[in-house]
Amino acid sequence: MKLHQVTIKDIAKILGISISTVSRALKSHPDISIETRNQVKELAKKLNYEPNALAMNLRRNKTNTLGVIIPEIVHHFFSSVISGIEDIAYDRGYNVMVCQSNELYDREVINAQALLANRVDGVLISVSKTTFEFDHFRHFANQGIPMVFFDRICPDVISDRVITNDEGGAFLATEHLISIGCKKIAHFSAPQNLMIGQGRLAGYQRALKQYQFEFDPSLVLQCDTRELAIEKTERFMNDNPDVDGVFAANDSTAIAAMQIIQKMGKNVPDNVSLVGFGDGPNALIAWPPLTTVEQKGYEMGAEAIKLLIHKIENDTPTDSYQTKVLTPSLIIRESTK
Amino acid sequence: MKLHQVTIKDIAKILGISISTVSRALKSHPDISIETRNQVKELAKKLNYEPNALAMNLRRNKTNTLGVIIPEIVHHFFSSVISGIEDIAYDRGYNVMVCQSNELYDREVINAQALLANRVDGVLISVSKTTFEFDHFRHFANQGIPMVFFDRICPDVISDRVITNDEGGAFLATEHLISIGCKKIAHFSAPQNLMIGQGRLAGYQRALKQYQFEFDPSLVLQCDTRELAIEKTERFMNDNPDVDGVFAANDSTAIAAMQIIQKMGKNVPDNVSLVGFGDGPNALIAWPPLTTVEQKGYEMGAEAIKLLIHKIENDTPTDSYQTKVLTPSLIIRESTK
DNA sequence: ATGAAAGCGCTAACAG
DNA sequence: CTGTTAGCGCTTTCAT
Repeated sequence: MKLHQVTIKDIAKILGISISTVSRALKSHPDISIETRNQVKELAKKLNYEPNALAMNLRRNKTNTLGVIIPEIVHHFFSSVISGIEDIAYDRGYNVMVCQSNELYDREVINAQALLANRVDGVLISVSKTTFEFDHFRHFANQGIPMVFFDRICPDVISDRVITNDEGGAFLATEHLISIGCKKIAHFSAPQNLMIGQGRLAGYQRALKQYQFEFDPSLVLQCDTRELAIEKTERFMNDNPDVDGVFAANDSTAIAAMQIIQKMGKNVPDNVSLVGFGDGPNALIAWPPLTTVEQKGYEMGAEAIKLLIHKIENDTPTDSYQTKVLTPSLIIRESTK
Repeated sequence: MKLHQVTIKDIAKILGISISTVSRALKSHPDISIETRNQVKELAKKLNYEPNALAMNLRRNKTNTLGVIIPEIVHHFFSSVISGIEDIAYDRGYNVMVCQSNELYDREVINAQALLANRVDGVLISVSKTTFEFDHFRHFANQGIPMVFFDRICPDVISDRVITNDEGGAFLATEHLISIGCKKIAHFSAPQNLMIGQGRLAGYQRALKQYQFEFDPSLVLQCDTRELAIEKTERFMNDNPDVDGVFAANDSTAIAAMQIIQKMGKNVPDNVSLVGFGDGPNALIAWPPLTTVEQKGYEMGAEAIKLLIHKIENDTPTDSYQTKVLTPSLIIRESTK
C-alpha cells in the first residue's frame, strides 16, 4: 500500500511554522531566515520528504513532462531516437512518457489522449504505418501543446519537423548501384502513405532518370520488413532474374533479401549488389557487411527534442515552424561491387 | 503557449449547473438524469474537454503511471522488455515513464527521484552496471511504492523479481560445447557485480565440473560488449591458441568475437565453436547463424509488469515477495559443430 | 521574516 | 436528482 507521503504540511506542523514558510524555505527564498531554512531542510531530509510533482504541476499548469509517440521501440532506429530524446530531456530537466502505437491507428489515438490528459508540455511523434487520419494530433495544436514530428512526419499537420533527406539518401544509394555497373535495379519500398516511403522511392527514380535508366514499376516491390522480404524475395528474383542491384528501404529488408538471394545460389555482390537504409548494427554483422545509407537516429531524437523544448520555453509565434533536415551519407561496404 | 484548457467548471458555467453535477454526468453516475448527462457529454465533446489527470491523480493519490528504470534502450533485449511492459500497461490502463540510466549510477539516482516526485504507482527496475549502492531504490519501499526488479536484479533489496535462469542457460550452452567435442572452452563474461554475470559464469563452471573439465580462470575473459570483444579477442586467442569453444555472456560479444576469430583465419565452427546468450535478431543475421541461449525479453517485461500491477491492485502483505524465473532454452544453429 | 488565504481541477461526503 | 463544501499538496499574492 502506498504509505502516507510526507508533505510540507507535516513539516510545518512539527516545526510549528506555516506551510508557506516551509515552501519558501525549501526553495531557499531570500525572505526566509537562514536558521529556519536550515531547520526545514534538515527535517525534510530526515523525513525523506519528496516534493509532490502532481501538486506543483497542477498549480503551475506545467508538467515538465514530454510525450513521445513512436511506432515500435524494438527497432534499432527508433530506440536510438528515444535514446537521443531521453538524454537531452534528462539534461534539461524534463521527464519523458514513451508510448508505442505498435503501428496501430487506434492505439495512437489512445496514446494521444493519455498524453493530453496528463498535460504533457509537448509531444514528439513518429506516425504509425496505418494512420491515415490526423485529428488526434490536431488536438494537441488546439490545446496549444507544441508538437514535433520526426522521421515519419505528417504532411497534413503543420508543425515542426525533423526528417532525414530520404530522397537524397535514396538517390545516393541508387546512384552508387548504377556507378558500379548494375543494369537492372530493383527497389524494395516502404508504404507509400508514409513520406519516407515516397521520398525513398522518389530518390530511386531520380537517380534512374538522371542516368537514363528507364523506370520500370514492376521493379518496385512493396516490401519493408524482414518477414516480407523472406516471403517475397525468391519469387521476385525468379520473376526478374536479371536484377543485379537492389536498393531496399531499410537494412533489415536488405539483409533478409540478401540472405534469400544467397540461398538461391547467387553471390553477393558478384551477381547481385544490395544497399540498405538505416545503418543499424546489423549492417556490420551481416555477411557481406551491408552498404547502406546512414541515418542518425540518436541525432534525430536529440534535434527533435531540442526543437520541442525551444518551442515550449520560448513563446515563439504559433505560426512559425521549422523543418530540420538531416543529410544522410552513403556507407560503402562489401554488399556492393 | 499552452492555451486555456476546458475544465468542468467551464462546462458547469455554460450549462448553469454545478460542477459536481458535471463531474458526475461525465462518469455516468446513476444519480444524474439522462438529459443532463447527455447535455454535459455533448458540450464536453464540443469543447474538446479533456479531463485533467493531474487533478484527478492528486485527489486520488494514484497516478496510474508506472516508472521504468533501464540501463540502455538501444539494446534489443531491453527494448523488447519495454515493449512487453508497454503492451500490458496499455491493456490495463497504465501509463509508463521510461528512464534510462545509461549504465550510470548518478543518473539512476536522479531517475528514481523523478519517479518518486511524480508519484508513480510502482516501478520496474533493471540495475545499471555501475551501481553498487542501493538506497535510492529503498526509498520506493519506504514510501510503500512496489518495485519489481527484472534481469539485472539487486540482491540487497528485497522485492519481487523476474529473472532468467542464467545459470541454467549458461550450463546448457557450455554443456553443448562439451557435447560437440570442444576440449578447451573459454567464457567471455559479464561484470561480476551483476547477478547475471555471476549466474552465467556459475553455469559455465558447473558444466565444466560435471563433465570433469578443469576450471581454468585464465580462460574467463571479462568482456561483454562488441567493442570489448573487438579489442580483446585477438590477443586472447593468441594467448590461448587451442581454445576451440567460446561461450559469451551475450550475442553481440559472441558475434564480434566470431568475426575477429574468422578474420584471424580460423573457421567457425570447424576450428572454433561459439555460443551466445540472448537470441536477438543479430543471431540470425550473423554468419554462420549463432547458436545461442534464448532469452525472452518481451515476456520478461510482460511478467514483470503483471507482477507489479498485481501488487498495486491487491493489497498483498508487504512482506510477501515472489521471484519469477524464466527458463531459457538453447537454440542450436551453425556457429557450433 | 512569517502567516493567512485563495486557487490549480477534480471528487466525494453530506445535505437537501 | 442536484448543489455545497472540503480537501488533495503546493505556490503565491497580500497582509502583518
